[in-house]
Amino acid sequence: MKIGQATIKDIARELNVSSSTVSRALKDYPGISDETKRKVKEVAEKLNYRPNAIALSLRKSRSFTIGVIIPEVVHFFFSTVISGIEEVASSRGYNVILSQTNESLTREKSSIDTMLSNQIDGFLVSFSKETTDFEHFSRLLDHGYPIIFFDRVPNIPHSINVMVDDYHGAYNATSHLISQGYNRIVHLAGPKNLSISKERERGYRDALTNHGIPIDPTLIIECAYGTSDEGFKITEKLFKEQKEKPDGIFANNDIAAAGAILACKSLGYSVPDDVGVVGFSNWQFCSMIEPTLSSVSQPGFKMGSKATELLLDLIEKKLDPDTITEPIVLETELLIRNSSVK
Amino acid sequence: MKIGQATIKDIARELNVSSSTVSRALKDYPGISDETKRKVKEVAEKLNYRPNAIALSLRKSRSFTIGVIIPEVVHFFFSTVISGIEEVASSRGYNVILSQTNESLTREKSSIDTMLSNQIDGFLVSFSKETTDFEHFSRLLDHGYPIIFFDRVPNIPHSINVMVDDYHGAYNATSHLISQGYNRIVHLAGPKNLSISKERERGYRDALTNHGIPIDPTLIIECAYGTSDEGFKITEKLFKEQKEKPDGIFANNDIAAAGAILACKSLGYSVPDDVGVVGFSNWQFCSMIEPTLSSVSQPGFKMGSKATELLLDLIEKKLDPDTITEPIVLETELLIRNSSVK
DNA sequence: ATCGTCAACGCAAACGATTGCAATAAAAAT
DNA sequence: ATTTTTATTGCAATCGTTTGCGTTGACGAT
Repeated sequence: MKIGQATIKDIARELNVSSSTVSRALKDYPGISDETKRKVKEVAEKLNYRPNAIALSLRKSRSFTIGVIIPEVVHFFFSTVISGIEEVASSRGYNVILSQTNESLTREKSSIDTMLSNQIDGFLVSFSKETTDFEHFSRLLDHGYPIIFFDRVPNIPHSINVMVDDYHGAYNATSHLISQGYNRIVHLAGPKNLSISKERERGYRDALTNHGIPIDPTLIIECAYGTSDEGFKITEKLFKEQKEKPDGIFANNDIAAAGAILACKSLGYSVPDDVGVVGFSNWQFCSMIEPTLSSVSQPGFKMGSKATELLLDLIEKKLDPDTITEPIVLETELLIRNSSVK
Repeated sequence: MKIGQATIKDIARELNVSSSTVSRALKDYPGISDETKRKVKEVAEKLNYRPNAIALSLRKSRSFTIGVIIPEVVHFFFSTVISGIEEVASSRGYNVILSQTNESLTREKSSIDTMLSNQIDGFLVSFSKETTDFEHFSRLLDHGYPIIFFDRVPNIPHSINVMVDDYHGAYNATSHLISQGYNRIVHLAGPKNLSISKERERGYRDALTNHGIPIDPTLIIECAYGTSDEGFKITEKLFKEQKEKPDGIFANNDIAAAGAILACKSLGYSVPDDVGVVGFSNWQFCSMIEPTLSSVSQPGFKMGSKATELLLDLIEKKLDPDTITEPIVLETELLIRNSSVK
């Protein structure tokens, strides 16, 4: 049944020594004879001894495990972030325990609770779309509990935030459309309570303004779900209603952008000849669709690895949280493909 | 510093009772007066008491955590499976700890080791492309350690396997192409050491044979990496070399299929008029590319949830492993889109 | 007054590993 | 020969919780 994992006691019994001796021998403490060390290690090998991490955690109040709270796993950007997290964590000897909230605040809170009782060493979180009150986080922060927020970050005291430069990403994307000669540009925006959505919209607005193009509020529409269908329907409706046809679309995300392209085609508009389109996130499919979709690439892997490095430094006290007052901002890159070049 | 998580002892001290009493009161054991129970619960609430899962694990030799070993996270199918796993696990009170092997056998083994020392209650594994020897798994199985394999499953004694019906998925896809009038059909195959690749190829072969079409080995080519680029290059090369042009492509995966479509277009062939294409996995982008890509949909979420249910039943002894001798096979569904309909 | 019964609770060991503080014996110094 | 030093090891507490068993005192019955 039980895989009979050998314990320190088994080794001790086999050699007629105490468990303290075994423990010390295994870690090459001074004050243990070489002879004993040799024998202990030999038996440990023979019994295929593996230290019981649970017992260690209890003793040290450290679990060497970090908790990741993420809205959804089936998502190109988030899964890429996870990949970065996993990479750094495992190379530094930490486990990753994962919980997806499915954008539900209730699950977010309960995940935090169970992780806390599992003595997680720290959190990496990107909160849900439902989360508007951050008390459940600030309570932890106030106690000095290590948390790093990434991508979707809150504006609360002491939080350490890792984010991408959504503003400039959006600004560049919009400017690019303008420079290509599009000037009646739609913005398919994201959920209003996420700061990333706001930043992207701000980038869009500033780009227009700085290029002398007036902002038309009827061209800014919220795509709350960010699905292809939603993008399709909103675009279709918009193009039918507007007297003066738009000729550009800057979407908050690639999926909505893809939906928008389909809508344009179905309405008989050519992309990029009649309408230029740029998305956000650079999903894998961007280079596979027709026309290939220009997009703002977010450094997902980098974000995951950077956030994890910060968290582990925090946990291991190599980093004083108070020294970080500004968010860590990672650069985006505008990848120009066919959808936005006349 | 420490988030001062209250322990049972804190409650005990506050009420001048022993920790045993507190423990029992909290779990409504008989032999504790209602008065005491009330007070204990009150104080527990006040101190925001959360049982220490680590201590519990140590005591019970159970961690209520399952380990997931997966080749990569940034993958539509696998991330969908994870989603299913997470769903069931969390609803049944288990944590999920995740490790991606990046297709490396070494990492696969070391992940298993660290998870073992973390007293994981059981494993959910889809092994790496490098894994050809399964001794590190069978050793665990022999000890009765709960493991469920999914998607990429081994052929070893006592293993419980959850897989999709790759054979029929491939068979149907190929038959569909044939019925559409394509008859010189290429197969972009997967890595040869994975049984899923073999099954898909077998489905392809049988479909041809049963429809009276001879099998041409030069039309079966391994796409070991499954990238879009690889699919593009292999297809380009193939079409240039073959005297008698192929008119159909059944790809082992969608990404390669997408690459193949691009290659066809660049060579001046129309999809679906000149060449019909069907992929595998039904990635999100299938309905966003031009033409929309027909694909065999695998029930990823279902696979994750089913595998997890089995594992937890195994762990909780609601299920005797010996009663399961056949693999659990989940049905696929052929989604016909524009890439394969003339 | 004595005994048994029962409700209500505490003691202490256990899970596996670590670690400060002895303890022991042998070797060295006096 | 006696004391001091040094090398090597063991004891026991600790982390937080559970649980078998023992203890305590009140109460009714005799």
